[in-house]
Order: sequence, then structure tokens, then C-alpha cells
Amino acid sequence: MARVGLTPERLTRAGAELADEIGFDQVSVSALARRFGVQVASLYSHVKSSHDLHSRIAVLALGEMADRGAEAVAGRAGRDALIALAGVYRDYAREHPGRYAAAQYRVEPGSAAVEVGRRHSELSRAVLRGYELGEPAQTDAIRLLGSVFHGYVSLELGGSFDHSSPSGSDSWPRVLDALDVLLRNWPERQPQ
Amino acid sequence: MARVGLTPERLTRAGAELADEIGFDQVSVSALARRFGVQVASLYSHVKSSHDLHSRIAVLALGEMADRGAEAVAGRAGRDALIALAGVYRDYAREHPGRYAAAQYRVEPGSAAVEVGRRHSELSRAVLRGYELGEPAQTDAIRLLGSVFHGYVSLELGGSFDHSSPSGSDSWPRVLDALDVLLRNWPERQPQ
DNA sequence: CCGTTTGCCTAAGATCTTTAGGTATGTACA
DNA sequence: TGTACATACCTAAAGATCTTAGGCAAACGG
Repeated sequence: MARVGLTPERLTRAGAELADEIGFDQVSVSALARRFGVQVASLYSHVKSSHDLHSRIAVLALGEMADRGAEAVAGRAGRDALIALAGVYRDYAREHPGRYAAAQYRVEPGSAAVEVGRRHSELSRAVLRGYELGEPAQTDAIRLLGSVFHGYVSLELGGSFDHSSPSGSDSWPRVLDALDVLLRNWPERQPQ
Repeated sequence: MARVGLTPERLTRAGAELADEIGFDQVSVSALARRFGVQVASLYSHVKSSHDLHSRIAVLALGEMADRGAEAVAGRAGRDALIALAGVYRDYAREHPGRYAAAQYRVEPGSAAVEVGRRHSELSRAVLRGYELGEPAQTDAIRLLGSVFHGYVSLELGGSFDHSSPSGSDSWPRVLDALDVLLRNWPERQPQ
């Protein structure tokens, strides 16, 4: 009966920690209840469902990454900004693999998700301010940056780079250098 | 009692189809048994566990993609090969979203998984034959290609490009053009 | 035709999700 | 200070999934 003080926010934060410890898809309402020393059904006053819990963790993770990203691009431009923002994603994924997996969770386009998604686009757009790109090149470049950041980090975290050298950490700065070169020589006119 | 003729292979194929229909993480031993009109426990003679089933579907998907990739790069070089291989991944993901999700499934580094992973590296390496890159640039470029292919396709499939224009299909060829430009101007020396 | 293999079965325990309704705790107000 | 209300957490229960153990009968080899 002792009241534990559950709230949606505390459950979400604890769920995120749990995700980092045991993996996002091992996070369950049951496991979370166990962690709080509380009956499973009690959580359903605070989260609507297992899906709701997972969605909240996803939005939390996306928000945390966006916060770090904003901090990283502030006062930086061009190549420095590119490297800083890229580092945010990679470091976050390595520090918080469960949360990073959560950020991939397919959350229905309701409010929070779309808005935090836009924050991430804006971060890439801010980096591109240092490279003069018109439209549609700018949007294309935003998507390329997002693809490389997410793709590289996913593959590395998934172990795809484990069975060859150099290490993922060695390639990373050179890949970013290459991206920097590309952004400075973006083909605005049809190259064919 | 009528024997249905279950085998690990048939279960895996049916599981892959099911994944495309209802989503990879909705694929369960139970759902598969239902589809075969068979008791759940019967499947356990053919697959070791739910995890085993999912892993088999993952390896199947990776293998199918590698087959298509090999077909695509055969007889093509440079930019043509790049566009063809990239199209393989994107088209496969759009035709078979469940299988594509399966290919991301974290499968422990046992035999088949590592080997099929290497096939994918080799495809990128084949594309790079058209661009003269030494080491470590070549490995870096392989990783960049993998990152862009996987990242772009994941983000597009996840709906990240839905709320802005141009469409994901419009950006795609221009992103590939940019990649082609980058591969032809890869910074082999430290650019700083 | 018989024996062996094995494919699919029933049965059962464990875990997770979710809903319905009850109890007691903390708060607000007289 | 006592009482009434809101609600935080509870018990109970049904349904789904995963997994193991052991049984029956169909297919196959001799």
C-alpha cells in the first residue's frame, strides 16, 4: 500500500534505463512493475498500454538526442558543426543503446513524434548553413546526413564493422571528412 | 494427423511472408502455426525457439538481398553499378518491409550471419572497383555506402520523409548522384 | 508385413498484457 | 480535528504467447 509515486514521466525514465540495461524490446510493463516493486496492473493507471510505454520511451530518447544536438551545433559552423552533431548521435547510441533502439520505434504520427522529428531535421539544416546549398539540394543533403548518421551508427552498433579493420571508430572521422568534402562540392546541376 | 510437411525452410519462408503482411515483430510461433493450421508445439520440432525462427527469417532476407545485389552489379560499373545496387536495397525494402526489418534483427555471430554480411560488403566493394580507392579509403567508402543505403531506406520506410517535400523518391537519385561525385573525389589525404 | 523413425498431437507451466472492481491513503474542506 | 472525496495501488481473472514433456499414428526401410 505504501505509495511509490508513479507517474508517466517516472515510468518513462525508468523504462529508458531498463532499455539500456536489458535491451529495448525486453522492456515490458511487467519488468517495469518489478523494478518499482509494484503490481503489474498498477502501471495501467499511468500508461495506456505496452505500446504507449514504448512510444513514450521513444519520444524521450529522440528528445534527449535533439537536446544534445542543439547544444552541439550552438556556436559551431561548417565542418566543426558537422563533426559535433555526428558525434552526438554516435555517442548517444553507444552510451544508451536501448534508448537509441527505442528512437527507431515506429510511433504513429501523433503530435510529439512529428515535432521532435522536425527538431532533428532542423539540426541538420543548421549544420548546412555553413555550406551554401539551395533547394532542393539542401533537403537532399539533410536526408543524406540523417541517413549517414543513422545508418553508420546502426550498423556499427549491430556489429557490422566488427569483423574487419579498421575499427568503426577509425573510419568515422574519415567518413565525416568525406561528407564535408561532398557538402562543399555538392552537384547542384545535373551531373549527366 | 494429416501431415502438413513442415520443414525449417518452409517455416522460414512462411515467416518471411507473414512478416511482410503483419510486420516482423508480430511474427510469432503461434501466428505461424495458425497459418499452417497446426498446433503451436508442432513447430518446435523444426525451429528451436522464437528467436531461432526470427534469426532464420533474418538470414533469409539478407541472403535474398545479396542475391539481388549480385545480379545488379554484374556487368555494371561506376555510377551505373552504384545506382543499381542502391536500388536493390531500396526496392527490396519497399516490396518486403517485414523482411527488411528482419534483416536488422540482431543475430548472434554464428556462421551464416557473418558470411552473408560479408557478401554485402563484397557488393559494395565491387561497386567501388569503378572508383579507384586505396586502403583505408576503400573500407571507409564501403561503410559509407552501407550507411547511406541502410540509413536512407530505414528513414524513408519509417516515414521520416513523409512530412516534407520533395518525396523520398525524388531525393534518392540526387543523393546517389552526390555519392557518385564524392566517390570520384574521395579525400585520400588528410584534408586539414 | 513389421519395426523404426519421426511428424504432429495433447497437456501443462511460465510469463506477459489488459480489464474490472476493491481498498486504503493522502488531501481538502468544514 | 474529523470527514469526504479523489486516486494510487491492490486483487482477481481472462487471453495470448513461449516452451517442454510425453504420446499416437503415419511414413518408410527392410
